[in-house]
Amino acid sequence: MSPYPVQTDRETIIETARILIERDGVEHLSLGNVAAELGIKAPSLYRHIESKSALLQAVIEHTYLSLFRAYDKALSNSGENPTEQLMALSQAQRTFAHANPNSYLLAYAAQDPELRADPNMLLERAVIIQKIIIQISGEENSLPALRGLLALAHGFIMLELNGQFRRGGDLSAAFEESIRAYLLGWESKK
Amino acid sequence: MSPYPVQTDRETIIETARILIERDGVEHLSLGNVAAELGIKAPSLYRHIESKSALLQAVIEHTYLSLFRAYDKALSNSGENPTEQLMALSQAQRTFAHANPNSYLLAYAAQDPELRADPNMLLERAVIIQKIIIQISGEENSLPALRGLLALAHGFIMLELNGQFRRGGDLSAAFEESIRAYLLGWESKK
DNA sequence: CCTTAAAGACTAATATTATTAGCCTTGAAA
DNA sequence: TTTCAAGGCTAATAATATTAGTCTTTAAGG
Repeated sequence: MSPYPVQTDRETIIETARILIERDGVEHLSLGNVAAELGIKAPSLYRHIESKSALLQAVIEHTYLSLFRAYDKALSNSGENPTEQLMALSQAQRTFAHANPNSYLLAYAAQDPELRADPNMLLERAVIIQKIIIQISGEENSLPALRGLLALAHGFIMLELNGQFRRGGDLSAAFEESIRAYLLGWESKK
Repeated sequence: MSPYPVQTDRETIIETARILIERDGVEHLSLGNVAAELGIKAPSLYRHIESKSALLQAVIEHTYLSLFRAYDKALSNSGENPTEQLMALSQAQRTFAHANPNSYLLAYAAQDPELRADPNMLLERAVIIQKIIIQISGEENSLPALRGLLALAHGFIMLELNGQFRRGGDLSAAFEESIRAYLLGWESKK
């Protein structure tokens, strides 16, 4: 299939970019960096990717897929109680973000609209979570309740990663208690 | 004070950058753009600013100060009930973010650590809000409760601005209801 | 009034980086 | 054995941040 002693391929490039982003931050990623890491020159990358922007998109997509895998795993280990299921999902997200902070930031906070993730990919997951939250908020409130839950978890993680919670204290506990309070609030409203 | 027919100054440059960022997004801001808008050449900017990064920092600081002004105003119009005060603050933040989305994203989602806002500036405000939330969560839970509230409001706004809530529905209502549920949750725990 | 010094503009030059153009080599397939 | 395309490479281009050095103007002091 491939003539020549092939030195790289699209998957390897994406993975290399991901590792460099995780190591140095996305603002230090250059195609030159990636190429050097692979032992080739920057222009050669264009045989495999369309642009730097496309490369970042691919890293973002990869990040979402990993996150979704973490979701699935968490959900399958979390019993029947909807609150515990949602806690498990939220904690999986936070754990993932801590393990891959720069990728997480890239995926969720990309300014450039061109870099935003595929909406359908996200929607699919949202629907799964919404089905769980129905049991807490009731059917008619499930969309706003879902949105608030995603907001709370994501916002907490973002503020945390951006170093805006630096007064100490147990952040894991704060995360958990806040989400429990939130879910309890919707439950009491029902 | 200033010799020569002065064509600009630091404040004007910052304000111009802010406007261009708001209009075109931070990823399209170049010093050439800013200079052109002011009728001068890019290198001349360096008589007034230290670097592009410093310029962005200044825009971020300006953004925070505006946001804080909005907070103060909201708070002074919001009566004595702590829940209503916190709703007013959260809504002021969201309104501000909608009016200045690109500045808000820059200020809160800057990847580059060099661009992060002065922690002390943020702390001061956090303390004000914490004093209100004490009345809801109790003293001992007030730090986690504060963090969750900030996370919920900020996360909601971020997801909204990044176009991740596109299934329709009344987002203003969802924002309000989610925060009320959250506060109610902490209150019931007490 | 004259001199001067410094602020603030400019042009020219440099470094980095994304991207394109065009060439060259190799090995898979005819 | 020939060929042809994939996938390297070098060279060139464009955008942009930044630095160096020049020139002009006017405020201020004599």
